[in-house]
Amino acid sequence: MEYDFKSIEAKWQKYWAENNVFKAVEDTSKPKYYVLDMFPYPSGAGLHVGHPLGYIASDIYSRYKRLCGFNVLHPMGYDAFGLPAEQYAIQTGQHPETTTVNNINRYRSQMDRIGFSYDWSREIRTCDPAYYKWTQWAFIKMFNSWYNPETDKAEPIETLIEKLRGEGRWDSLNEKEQSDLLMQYRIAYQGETAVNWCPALGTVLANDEVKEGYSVRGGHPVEQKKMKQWQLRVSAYAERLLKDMENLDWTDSLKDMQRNWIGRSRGCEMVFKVQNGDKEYDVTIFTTRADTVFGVTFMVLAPESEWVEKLTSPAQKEAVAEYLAMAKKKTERERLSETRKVTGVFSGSYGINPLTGEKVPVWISEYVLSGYGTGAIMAVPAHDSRDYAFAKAFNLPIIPLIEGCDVSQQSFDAKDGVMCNSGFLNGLTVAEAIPAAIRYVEEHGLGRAKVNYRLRDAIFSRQRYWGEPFPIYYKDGIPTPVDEADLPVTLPEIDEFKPTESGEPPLARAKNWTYKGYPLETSTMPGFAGSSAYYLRYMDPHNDKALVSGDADGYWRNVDLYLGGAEHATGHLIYSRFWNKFLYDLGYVVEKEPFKKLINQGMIQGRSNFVYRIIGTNTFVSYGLKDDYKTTEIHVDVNIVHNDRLDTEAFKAWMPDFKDAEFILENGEYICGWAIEKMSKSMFNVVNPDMICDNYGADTLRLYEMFLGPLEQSKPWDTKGIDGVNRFLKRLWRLFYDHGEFCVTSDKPTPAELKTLHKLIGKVKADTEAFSFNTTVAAFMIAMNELVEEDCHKREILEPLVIMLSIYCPHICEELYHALGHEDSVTYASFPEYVEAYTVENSCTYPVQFNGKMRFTVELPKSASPAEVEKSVREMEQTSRYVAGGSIVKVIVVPGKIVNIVVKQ
RNA sequence: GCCUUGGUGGCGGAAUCGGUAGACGCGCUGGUCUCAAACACCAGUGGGGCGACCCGUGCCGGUUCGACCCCGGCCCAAGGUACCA
Repeated sequence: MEYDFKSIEAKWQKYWAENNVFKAVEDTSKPKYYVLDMFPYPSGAGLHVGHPLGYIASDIYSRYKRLCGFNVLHPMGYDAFGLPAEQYAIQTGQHPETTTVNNINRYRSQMDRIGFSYDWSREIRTCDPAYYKWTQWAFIKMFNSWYNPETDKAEPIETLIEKLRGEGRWDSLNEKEQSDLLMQYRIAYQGETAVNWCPALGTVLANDEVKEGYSVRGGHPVEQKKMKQWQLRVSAYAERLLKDMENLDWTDSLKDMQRNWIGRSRGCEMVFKVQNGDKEYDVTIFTTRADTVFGVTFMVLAPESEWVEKLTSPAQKEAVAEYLAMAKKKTERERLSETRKVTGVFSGSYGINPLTGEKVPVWISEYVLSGYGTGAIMAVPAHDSRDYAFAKAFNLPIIPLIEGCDVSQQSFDAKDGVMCNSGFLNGLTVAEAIPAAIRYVEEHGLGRAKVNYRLRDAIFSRQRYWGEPFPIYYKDGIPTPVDEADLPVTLPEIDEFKPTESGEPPLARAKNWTYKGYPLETSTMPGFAGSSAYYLRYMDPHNDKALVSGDADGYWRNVDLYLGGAEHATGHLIYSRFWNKFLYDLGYVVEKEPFKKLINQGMIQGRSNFVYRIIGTNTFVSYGLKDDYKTTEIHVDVNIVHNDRLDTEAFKAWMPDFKDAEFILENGEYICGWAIEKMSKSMFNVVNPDMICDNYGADTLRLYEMFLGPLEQSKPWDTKGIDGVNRFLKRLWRLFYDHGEFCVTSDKPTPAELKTLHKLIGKVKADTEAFSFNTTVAAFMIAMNELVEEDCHKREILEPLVIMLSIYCPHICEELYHALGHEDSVTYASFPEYVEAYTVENSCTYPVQFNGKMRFTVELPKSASPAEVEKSVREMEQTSRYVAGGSIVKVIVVPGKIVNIVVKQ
């Protein structure tokens, strides 16, 4: 038999599916392990070789855990609602469901070829009504809950009503007033805020869906707009989201990203009395630098602040109105592009510094944000660069407060030095002055210590069709949840997917979009709605009575290993944690955190190839000669380039333009240039996993993807290296089959062979557990080289080898495992045990005097005499690695130099 | 600007705790097999020198018997974030 990967892979894929080999069943006699991939959005382009990287890694780990005796849950599904399918529907009229299902089928067939060990009986799709029923259910729970600051958790809204009733703030209200009051507390609430409005997409977007003023999907400009929208009170969980991160096994960089996004800052709120004519108002500001209050020379309001109207003097009314109109017209993008241009207008009123009693002017400027803090600040130009720029632009005074600082050119923002010009704070360091100032403010009733968060509530409405409908109807204008028994509220059929002529969302086109005779909400939920709790649904995917049963949740609990891209750090991973905590508060799930360990796999970049056309001709010059001509660089399909050598005939056939192409060769070949770029169609550098499976097989693909480099690092794909791992599999095959004859023997292995095997077991175990898959593959290759060298065909060595390797290359190993006489799948084998005795010899320790002053300990075999120790040290001029007595000792002897001996306990 | 992660041969990357830098693979060179090519196999492969040797992990300095690794100061790249008071 020869190694025929095509028939072997097809055979075992069929076998696994037919025998439900990977079906996960709750089994309390075994420890559980939950391995999850971030489920994909099925795009029209299909998978390229970059996509399966994480899936292969998680599959390897799942298979490893199974061999180690764990009951592994390893499911897969599709994040199927989303903008691209809907944009496509608008352009073509094709229903988004049709394209989505087509894409899913293509994804599935591509994944099936790679031999993943998913339990497909648990597949979920977010666009399936049986699934989004539970997204809607959770929304209703959020609508019917509030965040109780006293118990520091979400509670049913009834407890709030009781509280309000006790305070006499309930019974006197009418139904509308009650609804409006509760709306200020609900976890899922409707509120008017400035939102990111994307005119091109016709919808609002969440903060994490906008980057540098453009939509992440599509790259369209985004502007600020005040709108009434559904929102989730994520900000209530800011502190818990921050605190609970400590115990998670995530990388520091990812934790930092979340920390920055949550943006906790400690400071204090201070009340400034502001006089506008004969009226006086209490304006609260937030600052982290209470110590600088003696340097306040003006105050600033955000243009959107509610104080603006009250604090504008009649004389300034016109100027302020003009400024507001100008600021409003600007899009977010324009604000960003006008690199820190200072704008502002004087309001006409004056505030009183609560500590000094000094009078300072109140200005209005867009550098102050309405959404953060109180939308009003005290400005200390000497010690804040933004205030400094503003003071310089409008000629406002600057008072330095730190001894020896020079503020003639720029502000002194650093938090160190000794205070001056600051009354009772004089002589203190900044670190001492901040708490001292806050204490003073609190004691004198001028304000209070306050912690602020950058994290905002999540905008939860989208004016789109292809998403979950809200289970909300408007009963006489009052938003009311649909009865739980009537869920799901299914997406209605409509004939066009555009917004209506009057600018309403597409759902307004639906006929009879009503419930109990009242109109239903016409917005739909955003993409992150369906992905926030999907990991829970996999635990119990067919349950129609609950999101997840107590039994299933109690067994699987949460995700032990979560794999996916780092781009979800501030979106999905925050929302999911929030959603989980909410369900935890209400007692629906048992764990506080959804994902215990998280790994971000790196991006796989493409390696593009170029040809060089001499300008004005159809002649192409080889890379090494191109500098002799004037050329343009043209991307060429990497699939017709081998080893940077262009297949010129294939090139002529590639595009009609190149049919008559002529070539200037070097050494008879056309050499292409190359570059590392993002893998994309337009650069003709996309490598399809199907092609690799056709030419080399899935086992080779899996091994090569892991061999490419560290999992978490971005790295370029270059198909030319794949022959190496393919060769490895062929050599493995030859250990079993010599010229087609099965040649495995039951001979006893030699000590050298056992050493090779056990060294490998130790390495595979340690490196796999550390997710160092590239070095594990290297270890397999080293072992293979040694076994080939020994001409080893012994069952006692090969069987454990095949079991271990099956986590990487399941198809060939399944075949070989059966060839060894096993009936069952290798999935049910046990990971071989590492026996130290094969790599470690008995030892005792001898002291060695060295250099006359330093004393080291060398560990050597017990049988060695002191004379032999001396001798072996001298002999160890070339070799240096000793493994002895469970501790590694390295002895390095460089002739004529210092000898270094390292001892490990 | 700030935060994070990186920088090692022609290329992807190894080096577990501070201990022979360059494992493993690609590519390249030479050889065997072949009419020939492909495949496969064997040998060599950081740079310099005939050689003994010398130089080498972004740059400068420090700690150490010894530094890719630790410390200080820079440079560069990738990702995140940005009027967050």
